[in-house]
Amino acid sequence: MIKIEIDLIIAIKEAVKKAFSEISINAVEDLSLEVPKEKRFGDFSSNIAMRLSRELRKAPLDIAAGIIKHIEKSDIIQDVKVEKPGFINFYISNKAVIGVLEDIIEEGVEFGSSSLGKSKKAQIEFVSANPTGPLTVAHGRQAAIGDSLARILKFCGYNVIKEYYINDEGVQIQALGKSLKARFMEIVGEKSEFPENGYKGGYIYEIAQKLKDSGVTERTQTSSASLSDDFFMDYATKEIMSTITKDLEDFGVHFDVWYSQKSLTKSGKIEKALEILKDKEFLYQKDGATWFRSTDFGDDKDRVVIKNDGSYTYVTPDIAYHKEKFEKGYEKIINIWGPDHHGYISRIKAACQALGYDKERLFILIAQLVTLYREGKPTKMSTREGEFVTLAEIIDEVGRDAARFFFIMRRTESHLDFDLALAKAKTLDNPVYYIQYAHARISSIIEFSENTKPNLDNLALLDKQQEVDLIKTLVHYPKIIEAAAVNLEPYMLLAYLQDLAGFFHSYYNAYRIVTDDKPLTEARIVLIHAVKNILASGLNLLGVSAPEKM
RNA sequence: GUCCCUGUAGCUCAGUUGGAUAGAGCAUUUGCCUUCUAAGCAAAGGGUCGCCUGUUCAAAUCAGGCCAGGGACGCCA
Repeated sequence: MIKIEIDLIIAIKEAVKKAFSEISINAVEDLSLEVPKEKRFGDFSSNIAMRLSRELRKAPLDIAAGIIKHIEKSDIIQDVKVEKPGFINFYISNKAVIGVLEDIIEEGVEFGSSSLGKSKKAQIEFVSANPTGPLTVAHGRQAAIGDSLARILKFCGYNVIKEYYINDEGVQIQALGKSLKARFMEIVGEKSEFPENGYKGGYIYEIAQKLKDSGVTERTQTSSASLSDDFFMDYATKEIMSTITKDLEDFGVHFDVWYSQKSLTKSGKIEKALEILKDKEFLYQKDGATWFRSTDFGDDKDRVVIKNDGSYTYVTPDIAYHKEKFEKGYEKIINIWGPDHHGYISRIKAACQALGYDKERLFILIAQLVTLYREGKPTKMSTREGEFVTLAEIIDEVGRDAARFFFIMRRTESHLDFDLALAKAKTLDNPVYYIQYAHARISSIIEFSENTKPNLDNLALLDKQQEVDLIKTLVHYPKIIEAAAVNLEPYMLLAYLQDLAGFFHSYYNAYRIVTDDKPLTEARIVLIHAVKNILASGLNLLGVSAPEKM
């Protein structure tokens, strides 16, 4: 929140106290302002009069009138008015607005950052794709959203850890190992049978070929058939993880922690977690299996944690994993999952509650499906048969910037239509180019005007309507960042940047920045510097580059 | 069958703890380059916010019930 807004809230609170001393403090405690959609309703608006209407048993308009009697015009407040149902609308002075412009220049790319998170620890776990194949488009979306969210939270003062959970054991990994073995035998010309639940993707052949080229059989002087299943499993996992890591690097996504499920199993933490559940009597035996009483916490049915063959189900290690997350003291524990894990949310939340943790600290975001459109037609995808579009292919085809931008473009829980042709287009239709172009255009003007230095003394000259509008848009940047952080929705920032770029392009067409009028030029250069700062700052938070030239 | 998500302009989507005459981009139509990047700008048309009932000063937003689309419902992961 910027200083102007804080000042206004204080002014309102005091005015309310003076006007209606009888009301409870709570009624005005969590007061916040909104930005009216329409300019004529001012720059900030409060609905406090309507909200107090019931308690005071008075008409909102009368309450509003009573409040504004105690709000004085100042350097900041140019005007304050009461509107129809009972809104109190504030009109900010140009002087105050220009003050923010000075802040933006002074703070540079730090403008908009805050201490909202109070240096508390936040963990965000995302992608966490099983190492059984390359990253797909769906993972790409999770990667883009997760990484951007991490950047935004960090900008808001959180101490953020990005984590990738590697599912490196279990039935799927065994199937992977067997698939590789079969392909390897095939290549070296020995008899083999492809497993029923195997991975048919062509990438298995590539790994098999690589294994053959490494001369493994010659080196160890063993026959192919004597190589163990575990050997193939480890080799395949390692190879695929290195591909995944590389794809993520190419996408500009770095993880702080790679957490291996195998290590979790070895640590004994799973047994520990089960023991606690058992002690709290949330476990019971039925049909030779051990069940977790998740229905006690709102789940549809109880869940098996130990199968009758003694092995764990998928959820069991995950319970221990989440227990550890809570133990590490994260203020926010954020998971980004695919839609196939939807039914899984209540299960894991139940487990966290059963262990005695506050489920409000656990945020599970479901990144909805991505449908790729090529030439206006959706592309078919089937992971099972190895027919899918990989993240690497998307990056290759449309570039990192466009890919990241498009993945973030919609609300996380909305289905996303990804139009490949549009993302690739270097035209006005493409929103990522639209924003980057504004940045490049400003850079170009600044270069053109290199003789003119920005000068903060003449900012009062920025009195054209479009200039004031543009600055006011800049003023709201910190509020947008905060909203994106609180709602865990990076797309909110993206939408703002589109607006800002639009205001700039419009301004650019209406007025010349560089003219013979030196003081005016100096002031306008300051303005475009500020716009450039925020475009660069916002794009960076999305993980998209802000080019100087296009 | 149970649960979850979605339903807003021709298309893709916004709509901030409920707020003022429901917005943007694309598409369509019409204008703007001797001047800082036309990869741009200006203007116009386009709506039963899926349907019904309720809650209140106020409902696209909240509650309940329908309708339609998608997804999840394993001792798989």
